[in-house]
Amino acid sequence: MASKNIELEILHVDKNCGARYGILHTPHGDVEFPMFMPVGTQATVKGLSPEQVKDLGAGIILANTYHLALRPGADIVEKAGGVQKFMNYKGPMLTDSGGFQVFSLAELRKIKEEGVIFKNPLNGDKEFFSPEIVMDLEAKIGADIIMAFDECVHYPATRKYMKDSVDRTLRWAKRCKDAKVREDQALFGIVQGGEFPDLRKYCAEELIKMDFDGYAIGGTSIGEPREVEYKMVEYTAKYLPEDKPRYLMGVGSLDMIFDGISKGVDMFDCVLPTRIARHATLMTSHGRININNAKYKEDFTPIDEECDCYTCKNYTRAYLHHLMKCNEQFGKTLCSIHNLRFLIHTMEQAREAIKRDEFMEFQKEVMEKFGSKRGF
RNA sequence: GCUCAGUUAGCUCAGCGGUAGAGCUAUCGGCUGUUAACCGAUCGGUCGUAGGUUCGAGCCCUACACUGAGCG
Repeated sequence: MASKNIELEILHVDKNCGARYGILHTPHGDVEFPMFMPVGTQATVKGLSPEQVKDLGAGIILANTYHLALRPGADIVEKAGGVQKFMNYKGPMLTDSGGFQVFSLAELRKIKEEGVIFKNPLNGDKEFFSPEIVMDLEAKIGADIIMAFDECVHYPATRKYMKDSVDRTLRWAKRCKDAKVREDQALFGIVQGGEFPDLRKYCAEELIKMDFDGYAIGGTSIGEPREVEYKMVEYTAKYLPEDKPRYLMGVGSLDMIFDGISKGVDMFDCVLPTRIARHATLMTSHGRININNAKYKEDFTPIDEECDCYTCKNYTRAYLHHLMKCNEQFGKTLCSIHNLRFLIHTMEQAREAIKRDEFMEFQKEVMEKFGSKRGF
């Protein structure tokens, strides 16, 4: 069943690369792309109120089907009126299907043709996730965009394993498509295939035949070398239809986001900014810093002079150093606010650059200032 | 004053015959569709002092000094 309530409106494509700017219309509001989507796995972006997340300029945020199904249960979220109402987020949401947990909880699951049996890490119970079950769960949770149930494959994988997995993911994708019930939700298919160009192409083409509402690039940022990661995106992005949203899953490092944008990717999500923030690493326009380092003890300047976030406008590095050293929750909150705003603000600037056909110059400028050693 | 117990890394403590360990702290690093307020590395001690027994002593003995508890 195709979605009637999501629409991709492309307003401009950069003349010098594949970067595109536009508006994605969803049942819970319009959002501009390219966009970065903060992750709130358990129906909360850790440490932040929904209002704080909104104030950062966030559009779509994520929640996770697997984790919400285990606790509190999809029925509870449904009774609450859907995840947006449940967590009081006044904006569009997207749920990941649990496909990433097939990867991250590898030691607690068994993959079968029918679906995946997980051992519940909370109580040891066996939990079965099939495409049909996941579609039911995602319908109950009620996000605007729902992801197909896939297998995020470990890197490195043999060609044979990857081919078999891609075929299974494709069969699961078809089953998801057939089992989808709500018209007001958009269903995205996920391209797998690892580092194998022909498998990426094959997976993309087969998914496109099924006609999804959007397409995601999966299986990246799971420990592979950077060069491999760039290639995975390259091998996939070029086959995705221009009139549908393109989503690079799990990517939050600046260099990878920029690379994705230049290849026409519209959406990115990642736990990185919030996770490293809780662990004291901050993104700045001049590279990453660890606010726990002793050198910040008496540094009474903001994290980043160029940042317009609440944290930078009101607090010093010395204060954040103190809070993080004391393991105070407020420190984690302030650091999370900064990192998320850093990425979201960068995306705002990227959109402006695309409109001017200057995305490539913008990317070069930001990365040079950031430092060549890494993009997080 | 007497009787016990104790004195080992900055802190809290293991180790009770074969030349020292942990956790925390400190100093750093890593986290990418969140099992992550997590994980890892490094720094750090002539084991209260002085003698003695022993091939060999944080570990046993003696004295002293501190600390704590109890009794006078």
